[in-house]
Amino acid sequence: MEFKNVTIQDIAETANVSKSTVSRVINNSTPVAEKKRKAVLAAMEKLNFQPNIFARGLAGGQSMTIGIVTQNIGSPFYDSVSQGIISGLRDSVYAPVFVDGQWKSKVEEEVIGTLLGRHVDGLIVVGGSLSEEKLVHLSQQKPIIVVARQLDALSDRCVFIDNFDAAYQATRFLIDAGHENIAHLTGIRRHQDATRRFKGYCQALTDANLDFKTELVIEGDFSGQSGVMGVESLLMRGHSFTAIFTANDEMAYGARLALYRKGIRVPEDISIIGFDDQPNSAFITPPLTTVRQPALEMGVSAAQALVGMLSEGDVEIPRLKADLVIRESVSRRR
Amino acid sequence: MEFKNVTIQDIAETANVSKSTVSRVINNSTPVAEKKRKAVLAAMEKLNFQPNIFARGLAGGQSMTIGIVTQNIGSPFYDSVSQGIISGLRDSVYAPVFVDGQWKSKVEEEVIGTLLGRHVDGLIVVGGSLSEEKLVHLSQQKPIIVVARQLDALSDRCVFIDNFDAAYQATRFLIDAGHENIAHLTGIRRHQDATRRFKGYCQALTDANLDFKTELVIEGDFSGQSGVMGVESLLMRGHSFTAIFTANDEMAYGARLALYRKGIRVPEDISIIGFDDQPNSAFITPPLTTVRQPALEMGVSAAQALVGMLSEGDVEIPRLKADLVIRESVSRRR
DNA sequence: TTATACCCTGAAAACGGTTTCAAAAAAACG
DNA sequence: CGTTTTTTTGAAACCGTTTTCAGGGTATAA
Repeated sequence: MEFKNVTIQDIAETANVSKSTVSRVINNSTPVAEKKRKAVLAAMEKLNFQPNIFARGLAGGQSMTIGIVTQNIGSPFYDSVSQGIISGLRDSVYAPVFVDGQWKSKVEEEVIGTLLGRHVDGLIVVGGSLSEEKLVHLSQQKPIIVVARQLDALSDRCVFIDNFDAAYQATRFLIDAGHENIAHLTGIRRHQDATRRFKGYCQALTDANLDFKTELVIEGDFSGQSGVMGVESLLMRGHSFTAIFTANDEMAYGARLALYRKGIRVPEDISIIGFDDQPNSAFITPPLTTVRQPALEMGVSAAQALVGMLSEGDVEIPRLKADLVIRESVSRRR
Repeated sequence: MEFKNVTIQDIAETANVSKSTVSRVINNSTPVAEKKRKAVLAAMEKLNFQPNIFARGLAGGQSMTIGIVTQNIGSPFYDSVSQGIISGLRDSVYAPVFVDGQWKSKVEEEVIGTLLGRHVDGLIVVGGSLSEEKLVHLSQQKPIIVVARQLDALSDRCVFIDNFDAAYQATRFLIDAGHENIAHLTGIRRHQDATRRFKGYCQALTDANLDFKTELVIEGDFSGQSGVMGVESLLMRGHSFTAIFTANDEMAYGARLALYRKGIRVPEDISIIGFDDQPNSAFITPPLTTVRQPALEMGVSAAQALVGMLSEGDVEIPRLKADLVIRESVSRRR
């Protein structure tokens, strides 16, 4: 925990070599005679040398820092991704600097500016609404990984799951259980995830030869409150339905609550399926059937991929997938 | 978003002064003739100057960086605190670097080391299990703020709520509602928060002349699962109780689920009160009565306090308090 | 008018590394 | 053994600031 000011010069002196040589063994940039190498290493060990990061940055241009752009939404999903990034970076030489884009492209641009001003070695952008074009431009000046977004032009830099397919599976699961009138509570429309999930829902309906009914889809905003309101307005309109697919788990909670208020049972009367599988979903009543997004893993992979780009230059982004976790909020309808 | 390499030297040339003068107007360290000052400012504006942070750090010793030690628990409470810190730092000149202590004092010590190695200007420690002694020692070499922990020796550097009192209020609320056999599901025992909440519970019982019954307190670990198991073991033992106070909301969810499984109604048969008021708590069924911890505000205050210490040197930590939020999981018992 | 302060200002020296360059040492070759 | 090539090495320059130090002006005092 202590930190003294041992410099490369001190090492050089105790090891009886020049500063240059010390630098060389530190960076492995040029071969050094084994004997001197050992001496330097020993000296570093003995004096507990820690290179000064500023000097390094100034001279070499490396900050050993990675910038993370998150969105302050405070949603469990994004929080988990951040946690994943932190832990994925834990035993690399890089430290993460976090800034917040607030889901506003202007703010996002600004905070990326401060990150760039800090000479971060790489960037991880989690979600956000920055235009694809700008992201591409950015990727040309800095190594970058984008999480929870799917960009055509940058597809090999994105860590994401197939939202369309995941929503398709979820809806399909409802259909297979015998449901024919399935409502959908969407997320914020300008959210890529939300529209992809919506499309997956539509496709599943179509493929099963079920009518798509406009009146059964309600636009929400990913919040629990919007789940409540969605169900209330569904009920008010009087259209019949036996199942609800919500764009995320929080909305599912809201939906469940609205139903509870009306004395409608879940899943006996109406089934619910969510999206995300946040930790609480296993503990609500009834435990929620939902689509699991591997949030933590996404963060970890993003971090590892970026570190890979930075060291070897090549990226290997594992293909992560969402999967259905079946609990008790969906009932079979005969 | 762009970032070009304009140096202080460029400014000096376009403004027809020396580097030193430029530095002086940037830092306001020494008076500069108004005319030159203007010229420098104009040049900086024109060339869009951004000081190189490494050079600054090397020469002046300031990194414009604040180190944040979190614990990877991934709990909504700690996540919110982090969010608060990020947003509290947003329009300061400081950027936050996050590291993870994993609730292990050894790891914590280590990551604080890397933070120190990065010459952070200040430190915010959120929770954690580092000994008070070490924290004190640390506070002597760097400005520090501790969040969600209460340290006697560092009381003016801590942002926390009174857990004892909050738990007392919660228990008291149950008592006032007519409950006499109140179970308590504790958090991890070595957690300061958990033991303080437990003591608050005991005191409320004592003050109301109710017997404290060992068999009604079960040790948990803040997880939903431990809430489930706590209630199961309570039920199995066959001791009667009509209310449960859990050390956090997640355990309350678990407790509620276990009750649901047995067909026991909440709040008609058994009342539940939680702790934290995480966002979901308003949407579970029934909406949870709980103690609200102002997590976000705690983060924001911590950030602002630290920035204050760094600039003016004085700290003003607002006294935050928890308050009961009454929803529907507690019923009156006659 | 000259001496004494005082205020501004520029030159130069840190800060602690990396990197270039050329010299020295070692190895390879004829 | 002399020459050429290759490998190691140290000196010095450089990265972009801040800060010290001393010199130059200007204003005040004698």
